[in-house]
Amino acid sequence: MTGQKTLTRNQFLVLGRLRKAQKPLSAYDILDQLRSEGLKAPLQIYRALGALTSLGRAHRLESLNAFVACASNECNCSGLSAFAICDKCGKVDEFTDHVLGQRLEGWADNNGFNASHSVVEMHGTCAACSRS
Amino acid sequence: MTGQKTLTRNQFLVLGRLRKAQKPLSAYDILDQLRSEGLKAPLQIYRALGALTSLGRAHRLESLNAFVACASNECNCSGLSAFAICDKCGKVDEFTDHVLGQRLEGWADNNGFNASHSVVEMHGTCAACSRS
DNA sequence: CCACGCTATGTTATATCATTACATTTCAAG
DNA sequence: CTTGAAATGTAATGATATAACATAGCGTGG
Repeated sequence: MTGQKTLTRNQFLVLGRLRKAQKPLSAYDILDQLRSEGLKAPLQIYRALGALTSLGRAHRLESLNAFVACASNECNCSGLSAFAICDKCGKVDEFTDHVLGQRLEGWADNNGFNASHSVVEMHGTCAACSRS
Repeated sequence: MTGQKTLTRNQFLVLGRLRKAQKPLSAYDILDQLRSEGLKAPLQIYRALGALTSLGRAHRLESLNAFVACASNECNCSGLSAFAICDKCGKVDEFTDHVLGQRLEGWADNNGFNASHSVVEMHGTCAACSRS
């Protein structure tokens, strides 16, 4: 259960920045942070992000065009990840709900749809921001 | 129950193209189709799309950066719309599942999250494409 | 060893998606 | 009328993402 694949240098740098950030980062945010490490081109970031998301170590937030580190550090996050995104402070909570996955699977089964990946992103205001 | 707000010319043209299309269209796809009607700038399309999505007459597919007409023609689609997107042929099925909405609401209630809008998009292969 | 193939990398250019800023028009309420 | 809110037009720019091609590192089997 320890299958932590070794990351390449670029993947390691990118994941490091995602972990450090308290908010989702765009590819260009990451690039700006990594110019000091010698990275120069968007594609270097996008390639690392592609690998990290394939490995389940990072997730893409489709409704933000941005990326976050997987909340479960050793994520082999099989199963569906859902996200609650605060539109005020940018905070993102990742969670899983088995029933959610079942409902999507259920629709797929009933309709002959062969699902490969799902996106579940809830927008709104987080508890802290709601209080203020 | 007939609250069909009158659309402006641009909104009418854009919605017409979305309805006619068998696939989701990007804003620029729509623009290309409407140059013959005198539309020239992306913003004209984005403004119409913004109004149509606010009215619930169209939906934005976040994972495609594209738009579809609402499946329910008189959509006041209260409640959550979910989408099954075929990555082979581009076909999109819109559906609703009350339980899906309940689960998201449930998480929000338990976590003090005040949800305003949710994105549920399933990717995969549709029944027709799976057979071939 | 070393040649081959695979993966990762680097670099430039370009494609695609979306908004800012400001001027103008439309049209219905006063 | 006229005036103010909503819609529209236009140009410029910003933000996100990929294509195409060249190079470098590395493990494996001949």
